[in-house]
Amino acid sequence: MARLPVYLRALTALAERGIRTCSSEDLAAAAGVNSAKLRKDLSYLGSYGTRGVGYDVDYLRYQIAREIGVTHDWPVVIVGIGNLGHALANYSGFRSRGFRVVALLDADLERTGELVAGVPVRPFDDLEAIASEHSVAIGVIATPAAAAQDVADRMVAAGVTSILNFAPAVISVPEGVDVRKVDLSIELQILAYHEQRKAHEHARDEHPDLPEMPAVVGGDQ
Amino acid sequence: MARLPVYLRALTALAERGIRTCSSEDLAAAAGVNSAKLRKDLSYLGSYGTRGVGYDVDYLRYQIAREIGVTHDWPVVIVGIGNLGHALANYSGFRSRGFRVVALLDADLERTGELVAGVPVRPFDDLEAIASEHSVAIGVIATPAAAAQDVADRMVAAGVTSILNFAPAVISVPEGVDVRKVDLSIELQILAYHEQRKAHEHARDEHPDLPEMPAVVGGDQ
DNA sequence: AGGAGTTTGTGAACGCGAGAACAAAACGAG
DNA sequence: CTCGTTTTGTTCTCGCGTTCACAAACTCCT
Ligand SMILES: NC(=O)c1ccc[n+]([C@@H]2O[C@H](COP(=O)([O-])OP(=O)(O)OC[C@H]3O[C@@H](n4cnc5c(N)ncnc54)[C@H](O)[C@@H]3O)[C@@H](O)[C@H]2O)c1
Ligand SMILES: NC(=O)c1ccc[n+]([C@@H]2O[C@H](COP(=O)([O-])OP(=O)(O)OC[C@H]3O[C@@H](n4cnc5c(N)ncnc54)[C@H](O)[C@@H]3O)[C@@H](O)[C@H]2O)c1
Repeated sequence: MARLPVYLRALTALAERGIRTCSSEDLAAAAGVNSAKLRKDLSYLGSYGTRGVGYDVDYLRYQIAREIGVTHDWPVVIVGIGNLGHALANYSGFRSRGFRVVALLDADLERTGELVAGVPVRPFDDLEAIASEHSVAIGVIATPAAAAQDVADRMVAAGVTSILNFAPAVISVPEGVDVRKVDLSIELQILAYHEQRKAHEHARDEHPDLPEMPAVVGGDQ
Repeated sequence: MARLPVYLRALTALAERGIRTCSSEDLAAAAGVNSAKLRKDLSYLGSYGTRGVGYDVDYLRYQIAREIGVTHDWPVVIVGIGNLGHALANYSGFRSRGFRVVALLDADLERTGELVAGVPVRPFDDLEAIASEHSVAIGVIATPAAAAQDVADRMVAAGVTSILNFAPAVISVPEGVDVRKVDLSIELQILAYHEQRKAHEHARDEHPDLPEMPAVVGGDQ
């Protein structure tokens, strides 16, 4: 389930506030979901709650971490150390949430040797050696879109079976390899869409006799 | 629909390859979705296709852009010019997809005046003046989690009605304000989850008599 | 010990989106 | 003009995820 990490973060926040036990209502509020949904999600992992009492925060935290698989660190490689790659390499949140950046790779040899957050940038061709040495299963693509498919192919060939792709390109991979795509432009465009609909709503509130969909400008051609 | 930006990007890619017209099958393949779903999504916008022929790429591109609301540029402010804020400010993809960064804000006055991608960093307290001057409706939060709620409150007070939040914190906003959250750690954790399940699958393939869920270590307490 | 009050775990209804299948429409050939 | 081909727009069904509602179970107080 994609919601488990959200629960884990909410539990960590509760633990940091010294809270030792919590009800499904509390946790659901902290995670921003319905309490019935949360209970059903948790019951899928097993019966870790106590009726009439609630959940033990630390115990549940460990169980969810175990289910997700972040009780030990996962080695990660980042490919493409440009603007975004630098930010990712400097991000401390990965380390504290179960991930360890074992290598930074870039095709631009001028970047080789540069230290980012204490990790040296290495040539992209070192990928295979690094991946097999550290048993890397997770790779991050932060290269331009044009290079994304090539990088993904090389990663898969080197034994990577999970890819986080920041490039705005659809990449295809063999069966058994997971890809997740993060596309910041699309997030903004979705906001713009809702923003525009708010503006329309507003216009119609003030001029209720306007049609909902105005005539298309720039018609057929 | 959250898929419209994906279609728009696929159409742009087709247009750049000189393709003037395409069928729903073609476009669906480029966008990585089912063709029936794509046709249903497009029919929700109106009847912009021609039976027996397909869709005119440029015409459909304009219609989708109009529906999303990116036929004109949206002004955007970015708050928190640290690692991530720098990367976002330098990202050219925003500009080319309908967004214009009108201001970079940071509470750290030592950053004031620094130029990032030609835009100067300004004090966070300039938010209200900038927002009203440029009619900013969209704000990006790239501050630490502890500051996210405060920044969001100030943004809302300044008239921002859509927020893209990169901080790992649940922020609450009044009715009518949209928030989208991008959480990179959660993306990685979801990959780790699948990765772990692959490892389990594999272990069970080799030792089919192991139970599916091993006994819980660290039992009750 | 027993009852009152809480809170979990789950069975059942509901709603919604996805996909298959088909009818309507446009185009071209003869 | 008519028929066959292609492709859209739409209807229908199926399955899944969400949510409600309630019984089981645990604690605490008397
Ligand atoms: N910067 C952002 O905030 C941002 C936001 C959203 C999406 N993106 C996407 O992330 C990707 C990277 O963005 P960026 O701003 O860091 O770009 P960038 O140009 O600053 O960095 C790209 C890096 O990738 C390296 N590279 C190029 N081809 C390579 C290859 N074949 N193998 C290995 N490395 C290679 C380049 O040498 C460069 O260092 C782009 O696809 C961009 O669209 C960036
Ligand atoms: N760096 C990454 O790749 C990355 C990845 C995922 C998530 N994030 C999240 O994005 C956020 C920023 O990350 P970062 O690495 O850029 O951190 P950072 O510490 O480098 O930058 C944070 C910036 O915010 C400014 N700031 C702090 N409080 C502020 C306030 N009240 N108002 C305005 N500005 C304020 C600071 O001066 C600093 O410049 C964090 O919440 C982090 O968890 C970062």
